Amino acid sequence: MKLDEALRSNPLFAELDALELAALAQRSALRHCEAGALLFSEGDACQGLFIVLSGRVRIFKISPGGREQVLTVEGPGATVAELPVFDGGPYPASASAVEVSELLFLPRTGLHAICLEHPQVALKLLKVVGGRLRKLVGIIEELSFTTVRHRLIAWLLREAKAHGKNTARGVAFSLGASHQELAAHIGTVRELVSRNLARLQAQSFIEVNGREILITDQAGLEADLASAI
Amino acid sequence: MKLDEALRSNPLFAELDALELAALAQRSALRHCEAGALLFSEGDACQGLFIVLSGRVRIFKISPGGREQVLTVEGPGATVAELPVFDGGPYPASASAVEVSELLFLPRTGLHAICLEHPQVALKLLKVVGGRLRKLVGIIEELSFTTVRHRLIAWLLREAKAHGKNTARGVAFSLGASHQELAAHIGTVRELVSRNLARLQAQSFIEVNGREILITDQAGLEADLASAI
DNA sequence: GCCGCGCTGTGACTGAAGTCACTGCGGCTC
DNA sequence: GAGCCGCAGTGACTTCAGTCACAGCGCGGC
Repeated sequence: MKLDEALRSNPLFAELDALELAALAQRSALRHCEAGALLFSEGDACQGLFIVLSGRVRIFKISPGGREQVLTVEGPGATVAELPVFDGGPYPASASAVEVSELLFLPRTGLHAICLEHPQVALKLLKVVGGRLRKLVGIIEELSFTTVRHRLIAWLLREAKAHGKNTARGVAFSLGASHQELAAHIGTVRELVSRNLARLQAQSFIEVNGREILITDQAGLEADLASAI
Repeated sequence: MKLDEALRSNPLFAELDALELAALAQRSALRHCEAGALLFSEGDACQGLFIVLSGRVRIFKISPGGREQVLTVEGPGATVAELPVFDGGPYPASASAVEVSELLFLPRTGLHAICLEHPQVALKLLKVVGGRLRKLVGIIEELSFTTVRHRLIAWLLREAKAHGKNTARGVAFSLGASHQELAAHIGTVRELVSRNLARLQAQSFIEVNGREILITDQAGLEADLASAI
């Protein structure tokens, strides 16, 4: 059975034996999502957690005015919405698929039992949740202390590190998203992304060609980050 | 032994028997903090978690420029720094005592073992950490989508709900802190707190008398919050 | 009492952030 | 090819946030 495999390959459930995996698999459900599809909305009662099998899922808050703030994007192997499973509350944010995605849904009943029988699972979940906390604290730090320019630079540098390719003239990569989406990641609006990119190009830190970015002066960008008190 | 009692009374360890409690107590240490004392700094290696016995502890980030952003304030019975215990990383934020406080320090060695033997403890920790996540998401939402005025109003209403006393003319309470400290809670600077309080008073929503606040038009404040798209 | 210190209130200013409106480009459909 | 639509770029403008400087107040210490 396909679900079985997917569960086994997830490090979270490494401890479970075949029987337990089968029992879990039987209760879980495969869910297919089109790009942009909404998985759940902030405030919905939380029924269980999701495991991303393929594709990517973004977790975000949305303001009454329609602005979005992305909290995280999770890819294959990651879990989504671990926390409310254990405190019974509603989802604190919404989730949607970035691209066509396949998810495994595990109902909260059963997860509890597994954690009690296999404390290692609970510890691993704690680790995952701990990582989320760090990420959120980082977002708060950026929002509270820095400017849009600063956040954009930080984002470019992170992206370059993660997906960039070294070329003769610098590190190149593609914004994998529209300015609108990028703005949602760094907590601002489309126009400011556009303007700030233009300004960074004017200052010869980067070259922009459509959605392709070439960082020509990485040290300069890093210095700019550091200088901003 | 005093530590024993303190541990037993904490819901986290309700499952442990006397022997286990004693073993844990033996390894833990009491720590006394003056008001304002620093417990640990962001980036320090995490050695264990703290349980607040008395007083209050604030967790905060500090910017290179010296501005602070408070993430949470924890009182008696609460734990502080649960997460890094399980992912081994450094503290993501700093902590200091708001007032004279007594804390119990539990080294991470031993906590792991307890979680493995008593999975209930791990589940309770997950619940606590889940609550923290919610709180952080709330802070991000406020920082990303709202203005200082908005955050101040929200803070006043929360405070009124938590500590306010109904009077003939409205709900009264005391800012338990300086404008500086309040600013750190809502992510801004002293001057803006001062100005916005003055403006709310001028608009007859509140009356300010030193650190005493009287909310004379709670409905008005709530409407103001809701109207801000 | 007097001094010093921390907290508060304010005015003036700068710069950042966000909004609105419009243009233009490319791709897609029919 | 005409028209539509989503995305990107930009100018003009408004509002908000943050900084600096300074004055006044209240309180505790000496």
